[in-house]
Amino acid sequence: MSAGAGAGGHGGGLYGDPAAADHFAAFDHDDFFFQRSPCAGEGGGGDGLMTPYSSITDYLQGFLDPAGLAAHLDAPCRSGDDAVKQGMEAVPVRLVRHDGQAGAPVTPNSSVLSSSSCEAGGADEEPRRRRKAGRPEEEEEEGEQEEIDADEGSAADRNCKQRGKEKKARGEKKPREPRVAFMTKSEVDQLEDGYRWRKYGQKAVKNSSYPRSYYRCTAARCGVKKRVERSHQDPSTVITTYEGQHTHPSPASLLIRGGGGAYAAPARLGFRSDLRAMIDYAHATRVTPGSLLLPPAAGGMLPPTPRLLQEHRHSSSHLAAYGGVLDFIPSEMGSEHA
DNA sequence: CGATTTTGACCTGCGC
DNA sequence: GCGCAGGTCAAAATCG
Repeated sequence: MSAGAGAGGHGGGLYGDPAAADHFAAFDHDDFFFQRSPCAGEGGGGDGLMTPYSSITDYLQGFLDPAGLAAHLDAPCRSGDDAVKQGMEAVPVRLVRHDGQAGAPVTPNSSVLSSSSCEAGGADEEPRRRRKAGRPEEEEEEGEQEEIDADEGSAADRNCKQRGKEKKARGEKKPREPRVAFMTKSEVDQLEDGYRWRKYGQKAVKNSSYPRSYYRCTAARCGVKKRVERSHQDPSTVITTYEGQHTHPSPASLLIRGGGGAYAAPARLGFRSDLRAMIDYAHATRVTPGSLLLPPAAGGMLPPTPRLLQEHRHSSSHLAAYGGVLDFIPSEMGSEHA
């Protein structure tokens, strides 16, 4: 395996972040979660549901509607609120907004993917500048390694590195891959989501007795990562955070939906494929709104209802852009459905 | 024997 | 500048 990149730590992790943790704790109440749904499948009515959607998939699908999404994202994403700001910093704004400021369109195979192939995939293949002792041959050449790499690498590789250098020279931060996070009640850490993952790290998390595990999609050229950790607030809850976009379909999703239906829809839409991770997850794990927990702004997300968006569209303290999707304060959801 | 996991070291960004 | 914490690497160990 080639060495990875310097995706390097970007620090300020979502859940480890003190501000985020505070935000998290603030909504760690029972009414924070959806009520349990008696419905078993996607088509189930769900008497106990707090949403007008029959399933989480429908919920997500509704959010994927281009017109609806555009309307949703028309809501101002002010970053004045500190708590909101913390969350927003996890994702490049250009992925969130559809008001033109984003620049390039967000499609699975265009700007986002091509850039991510450098940042999440391609860059991942870039050798680290310095490794442990015991690899003296690299140590010796290290001084010139960067230039050598640039000379020997592919044109794309070179472009990536060049851009990286230029950005660094300009003091630009490397844009972060869009993230989506789920909180799920589960006794097992590794939830089956239809993809194959390889664990590449585990770290103890500050203020938590549970470690955080890092996984990478095993598919070739797929730079998607995910982090899995247990909530220290509620150990029965597993927080799974996906980062990046799969460059291949989820076998499980294709099996479940026969390659069509709700799964294929977002692919056809050709944008916001970060949400596909949610769709994949929802399908692969057959989650329903009853089993998918509504996470806080600091860590997770769930698409808001149009009504909520309408009500809170001017309140950045209630809406936060995160992972390319809007999320909102759980208590608001509770009152919405009370 | 290849794939995956474990684990300590290392890198990087950020706050003080 | 320094220390901390998050994120990643990669050798070694383990698994199937």
